[in-house]
Amino acid sequence: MRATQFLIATEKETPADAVVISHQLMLRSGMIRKLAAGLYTWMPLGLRTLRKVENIVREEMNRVGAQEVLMPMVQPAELWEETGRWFQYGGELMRIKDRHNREFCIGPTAEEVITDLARNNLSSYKQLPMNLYQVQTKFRDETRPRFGVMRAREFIMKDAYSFHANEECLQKTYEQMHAAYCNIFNRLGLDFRPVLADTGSIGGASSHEFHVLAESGEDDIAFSSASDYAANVELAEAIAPAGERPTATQTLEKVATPNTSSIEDVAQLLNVATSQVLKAIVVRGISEAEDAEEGDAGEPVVLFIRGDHELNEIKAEKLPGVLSPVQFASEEEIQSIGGVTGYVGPQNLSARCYVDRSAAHLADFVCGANEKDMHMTGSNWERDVALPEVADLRNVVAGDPSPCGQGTIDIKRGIEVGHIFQLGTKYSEALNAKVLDENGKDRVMTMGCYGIGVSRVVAAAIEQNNDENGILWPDAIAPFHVGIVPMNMHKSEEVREVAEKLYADLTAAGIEVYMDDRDKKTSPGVKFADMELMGIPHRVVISDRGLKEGKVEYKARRAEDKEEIAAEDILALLQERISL
RNA sequence: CGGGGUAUAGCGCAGUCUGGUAGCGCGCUUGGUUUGGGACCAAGAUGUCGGGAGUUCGAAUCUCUCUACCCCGACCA
Repeated sequence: MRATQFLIATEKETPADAVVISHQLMLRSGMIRKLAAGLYTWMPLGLRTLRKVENIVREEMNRVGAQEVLMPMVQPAELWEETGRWFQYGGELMRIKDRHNREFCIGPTAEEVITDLARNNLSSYKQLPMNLYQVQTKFRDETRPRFGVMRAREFIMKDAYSFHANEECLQKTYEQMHAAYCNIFNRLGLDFRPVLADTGSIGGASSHEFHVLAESGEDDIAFSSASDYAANVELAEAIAPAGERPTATQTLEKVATPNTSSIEDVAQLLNVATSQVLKAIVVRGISEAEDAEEGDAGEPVVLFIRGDHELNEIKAEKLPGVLSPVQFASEEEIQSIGGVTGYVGPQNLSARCYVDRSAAHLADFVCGANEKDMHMTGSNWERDVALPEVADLRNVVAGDPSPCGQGTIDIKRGIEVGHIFQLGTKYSEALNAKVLDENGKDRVMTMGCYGIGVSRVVAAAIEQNNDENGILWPDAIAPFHVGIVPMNMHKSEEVREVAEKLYADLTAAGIEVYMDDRDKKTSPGVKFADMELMGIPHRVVISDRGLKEGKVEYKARRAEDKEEIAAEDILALLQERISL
C-alpha cells in the first residue's frame, strides 16, 4: 500500500474524550472514528488489524473442528420468549419493531438462534459433538459505553456453541476450546491468563475467562504466587485464617463514639486498626411470604466482615435467605431488626446473620452497639455474643493465602477478552433441542459456549503494546509488516528505483508493505512519526546517502538502534525478522 | 438511572462573567524555499458558535427548554 493511496487519518493531538491509551492511540493513528456513543467506524488501518485477529481466531477454531456459520444480527422476539430471556434481559437488549409491528432484538449473543438451528437440523447422537461458530457484530446497549472499542455498544465477537449427547463429551470439547484459546492468545502475542470465573446463573461444572493483563482492565484477577491458580476476584475463595482464634483479653465495654459511624473514623477515634473493627452490612432478604413474587424483599440479613475487607456481592447473593442481586437495606429496615444505621453490631439483633471467616477469627474487636453514637470494645464471639453462621463473604486481598494451598494472593487488573462456559441444557431444554440416542430415545443436547471479543482484543493488544510514540504491534496483527521511507524520492532516481523494487519484492513474498511515497511537502519527520504511531513493526529507510555505500537502514519498531544493511540483503533480513 | 461536566472550523482550545459583525495553534489549499525526526515564507479556504424558543436596537455571550457527548457511581454473558 502506498501512502498516497491510503486513507491516512493520523492526529497529532490526543482527542479530548479518550481516557485509556488504546482508545487514544486508535483515534490518533486513524484506526477508528466515533459515530456516536459506543459506535465506531473501523478505518482502513484499523480494519486490517481487526481482520487479522479474526483470521487467527478462525484458523484455530477450524483446527479444533469447529465450523463457521453466519447468523442474522436481528433476531425474532419469539425465540427469546421461548427461553424467557426476552423478559429477563434488561435494558442491554436492544429491542426493535419492524413495519408490521413485530418485535425483534439486535443480538447481544446467539444462544437462542443457534439452539433453534440445532433443533431443526440435528436429529441423531451420531452427528454429535457439533461445534459451530460465527464472527458477527453484536449489540449490547451498555449503560455506560467507554474506553472506545473496549466497551462499545456495537462490537465484534466470535461466538461458538457446541452440542453434545452427554457431559463427558462436553467436557472434552471444553478442554479443546480452552487449549485453542491459549493458542489464539499466544499467536496474538498477548500476555494473558485463563482464570476461573463465576458460572453465574447458568451454573455448570466450570467456566474460564481469558484475561489480557493490563492496568486499565476492568476486572481484578487473583493469582497465586506459587502455582498456576488464577481466579476472578468475584470468585476467588477467601480462606479462613490459620490457627485458633486468639483468646479474649479485654472486657466488653460500651464507649461513646459521637458522630463516628464510618470504620475509618471509629478506628481512629479508638486508636485501633480497621482490621479490629467489625463491619456490619445489612442487606435485603428473600421474602418467604406465601403470596410473594420471586425477587420480593423479605426480612433483612446482616453480614459481618472485618473493617479492612470488602463485601463480595456475588458470594453474598448465593447465601440462603439473601436477595439476589444484593440490595442494601433501608434505614427503616435496619431499625426493624433492632439496628441503628452506622452503629450496627451483633448484640441483640433480631435477624439472620452471617460472619465472614476472617471476621469470625477476631478477638477483642470493636463493633456497633446498636445505639446511636455508641460502639462496643473488647467484644468476643461466643463469650459476649453467639457466633453467627460462618461463610466466605469478602473479596480476597493481596497477601491472603491462596485457596489452592500454595503461596499467597497477588491481584492484577485484567481485560476480559474471552469466556468459555459449560451451558448444560439451559437453552436446549427451553427450546426443546433433542436428538435420538443409541436407544432410540429423545435426549436433550448438552451445550457449551465460547466467546472471544474480537474488537476488544485489538484494544487490549494496544494496552499491552505501546510507547510514547504510539503502538507497538506484534507482527501477527500489525496492519502492515514493513514501512518503507524513501528519502527524497522526487530527486533521486536511484532511491525511487530501489524503493519500488523492494516494495515489489516484499509484496511478491507475501509481506505487507506500507510505502510512504508522499511528496516533498511531507517531511521525513512526519513520515517517521506516522509510522511509529501506526505501530508498523519494521522500517526501512532508503536514501542516497546509504545507497552510495550500497546500504539501506533497517529499524525494528521496538529496537533502540538502527542497523545499516547491505541493500541486497534487506529482503532476506526482513523475511527472517518477521514472525507470523 | 443518580451525581458532575462539556458543546465555538477537521483536531485541540480561547472568547461567555461585563451583549456590539468570530479568534488562536495544528491540519487543509496554492506558490516559493527547505530536505534524515512533526520545516520556513507568502497568499488563501473552512463556522447554521449543538437545536428551539425568549429578552434586547443588537445574543456565542443573558433566560427557558430540548439534545448530544464525556467523567464518577450504580449496572453489566
